Amino acid sequence: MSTIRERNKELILRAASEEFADKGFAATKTSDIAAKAGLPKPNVYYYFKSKENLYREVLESIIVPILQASTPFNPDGVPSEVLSGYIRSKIRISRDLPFASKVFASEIMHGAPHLSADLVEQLNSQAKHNIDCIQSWIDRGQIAPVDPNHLMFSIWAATQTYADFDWQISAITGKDKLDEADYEAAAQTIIRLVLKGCEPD
Amino acid sequence: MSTIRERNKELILRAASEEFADKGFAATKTSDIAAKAGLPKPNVYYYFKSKENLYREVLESIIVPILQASTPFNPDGVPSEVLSGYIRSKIRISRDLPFASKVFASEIMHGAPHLSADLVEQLNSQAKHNIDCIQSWIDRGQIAPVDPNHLMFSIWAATQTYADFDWQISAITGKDKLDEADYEAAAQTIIRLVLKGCEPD
DNA sequence: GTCTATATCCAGATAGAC
DNA sequence: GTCTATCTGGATATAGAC
Repeated sequence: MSTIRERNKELILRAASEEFADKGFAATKTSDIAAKAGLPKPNVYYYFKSKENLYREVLESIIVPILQASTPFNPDGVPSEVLSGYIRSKIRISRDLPFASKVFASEIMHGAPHLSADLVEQLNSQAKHNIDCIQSWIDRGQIAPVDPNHLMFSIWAATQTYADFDWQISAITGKDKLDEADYEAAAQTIIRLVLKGCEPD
Repeated sequence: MSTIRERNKELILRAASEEFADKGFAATKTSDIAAKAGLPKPNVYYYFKSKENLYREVLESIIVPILQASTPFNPDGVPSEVLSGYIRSKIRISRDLPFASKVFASEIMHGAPHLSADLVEQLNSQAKHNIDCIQSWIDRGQIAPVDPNHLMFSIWAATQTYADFDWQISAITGKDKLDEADYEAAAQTIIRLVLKGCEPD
């Protein structure tokens, strides 16, 4: 079990996520990935066979965290706790895995051309499950009758944006990089919007 | 004033926005744009000089609508009216100009490599202006002390998502295409979240 | 103004020496 | 396992006939 192998694969994966996040699949050059990893280009092919394969590894690395973030959703959970937990998880993903997160968003935006139909199906059914859960809270009068689909889309978009538009957000807030307190403030703001929006009139 | 020229440019621009929105700049082939426009490829170069030029025309076509959507922001305006107006304008842009809107989001996401520094500056200062406006409402006690930056990002993300993730939203809601009523429901849901979130506790 | 045929370039991928 | 040198395909862009 060569430790060099693991180390190099890791170097390449890290460099690849940054490059793919920055430029997108088509505009990324494997030579740039190799350069950023500090390795010659053929090594990239030696370890990952093709650019496409490498991209898929980056892309799929984010799926498990994304699916796990939805685990709190459960009709018998307390709505305010489930929703805040979900928002915090999604913000944490944007903060801790910004590159893969961005690659994921870009992939979905362009019709998921590199994602297996199976994974797309899992993501969609997870989303539907969450929406059904919100609907059941509405049916039982636990939250106001907001549109559960649009509520879910807003939460998804608001949390995802901290990965996708990070440099833009930094430019507007005048910070070089968002720090812990910024992510906390973001989470609190989104939680406030969602929870107050779900309160009865 | 050849009317053929105008017609062909229009055909190419329309085809280009769809292709660029669908695949992104790098992955789009000018031959596909030409095919979709029903014209031979050299015509694309004849009218637009380069793929990059054509892309910039599509991209810049969305800037004016985006900037205009912010015009209601004004410290002396009524917060609830300004915010709802802005949300409705942004949703309308996502609905009426879905392709250019998506091209714009993808461009910003990847660091605006094709957008002039001047336009980037205009967009940023517009955003800062909006945020300052929200802050002045807070200072005067007209709305609750939410974080104006994060409020603005949430609104931007939630409205933009209807252009960026349209097919995904359709897949989850089970509709082939979002109709007028869906956009109206989206606007109302986002307006509810924002206005209730801005109410004092 | 239009379009066929072609030049040019560049990035993905690999052969083969070490 | 590693990397230099090279092949090859395909996409942008254009020359030049009509």
